[in-house]
Amino acid sequence: MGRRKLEIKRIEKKSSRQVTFSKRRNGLIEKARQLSILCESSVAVLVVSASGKLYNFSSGDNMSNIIDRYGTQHADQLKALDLAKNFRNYLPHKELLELVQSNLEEPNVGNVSVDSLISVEEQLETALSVTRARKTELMMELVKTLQEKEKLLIEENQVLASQMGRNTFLVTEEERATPPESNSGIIPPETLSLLK
Amino acid sequence: MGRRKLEIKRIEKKSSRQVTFSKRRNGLIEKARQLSILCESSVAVLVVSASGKLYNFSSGDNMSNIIDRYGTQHADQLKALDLAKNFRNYLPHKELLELVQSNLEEPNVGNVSVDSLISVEEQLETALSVTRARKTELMMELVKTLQEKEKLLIEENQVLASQMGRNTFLVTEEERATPPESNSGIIPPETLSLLK
DNA sequence: AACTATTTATAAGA
DNA sequence: TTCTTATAAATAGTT
Repeated sequence: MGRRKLEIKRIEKKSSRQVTFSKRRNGLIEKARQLSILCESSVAVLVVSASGKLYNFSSGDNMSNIIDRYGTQHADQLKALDLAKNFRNYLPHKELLELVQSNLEEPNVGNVSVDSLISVEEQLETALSVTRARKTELMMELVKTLQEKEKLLIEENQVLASQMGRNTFLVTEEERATPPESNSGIIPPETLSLLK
Repeated sequence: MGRRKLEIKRIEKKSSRQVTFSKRRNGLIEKARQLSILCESSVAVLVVSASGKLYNFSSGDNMSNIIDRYGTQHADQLKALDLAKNFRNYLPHKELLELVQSNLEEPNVGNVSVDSLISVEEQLETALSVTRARKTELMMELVKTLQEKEKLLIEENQVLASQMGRNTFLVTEEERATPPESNSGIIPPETLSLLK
């Protein structure tokens, strides 16, 4: 659709290629927008130019959710992205609770009920996953803070002791020899690595 | 481009909407393919119909790479990915993996497969639950140990300081006033209760 | 699924 | 780049 019929193969002339890229990219995104609105669907378009620049568009739903939908059908390929979704735009907990409530109150019939329950299940699993991640994050922060505090106290202790010119300690030399960032022997090394 | 000009708004008639969805979806994907070839770029299109069915297309590069490219430009979402990795590293027990493997390798038919998958699901959930509990237990133990150590060090410091007959500290009085079993202000009370 | 009257997109030119 | 315009291509409504 232009002055001449254009063969679908790489446009050799660089300037033409760039102009066409810009025009057709806009055209593609406009078509995506229209499809989304006309047919109440969600559409995502990602374009990476030859120079590596990314152009993206989404309509009907946000990009993350649309990519997630892809991810759930290609779990093995996209586990990382799939998990990352947990931190994106899902329902706030309050809305989630209301959703569960409404589903428990009106046990619908047939597929409608099953479909909505599948959706609720997915939302709940996401919320659970987010909560778990946050929990671990907070615990790790707490551990780190305590370890730093310990290190500071040990330094203070050593200064005080040296100022007194003697070696009387409540904490034994053996304990002191353990660097504060060590794991106190409670957690096996292979497990500790998982926590980090 | 049709018999009449079409306003870009939801098509009310269901049959028309479905036909248009199919036509325009194909059109969009064809445009994506052309753009990719003409301008040597990578293009991904994801379409989710109102009924939730996913249609996807990619050209120039595979879908995962294109989505990755999107991810790299949204750092806040990728940060979460790092955290998510912590959880992926929990290897289920060897036997469990073998069990899953055998179930994936022989896609049985009918209820037999469903029944065995239900069994596998239950076993996996149990293993997951045990692993999570153990992780939290270990982290809580580590925190407790660190807090006790801190308490001991503070006491030692106080003894040393009083023996020296003066009040020179590296840790401020304010910090010292915080009881070692407190939660350092990092975790809000309502969240802390969830961790226990 | 085809058809086809129209609209829309766009290639080349300015 | 942006606009113009001749033409190709897509597609809405029909069969």
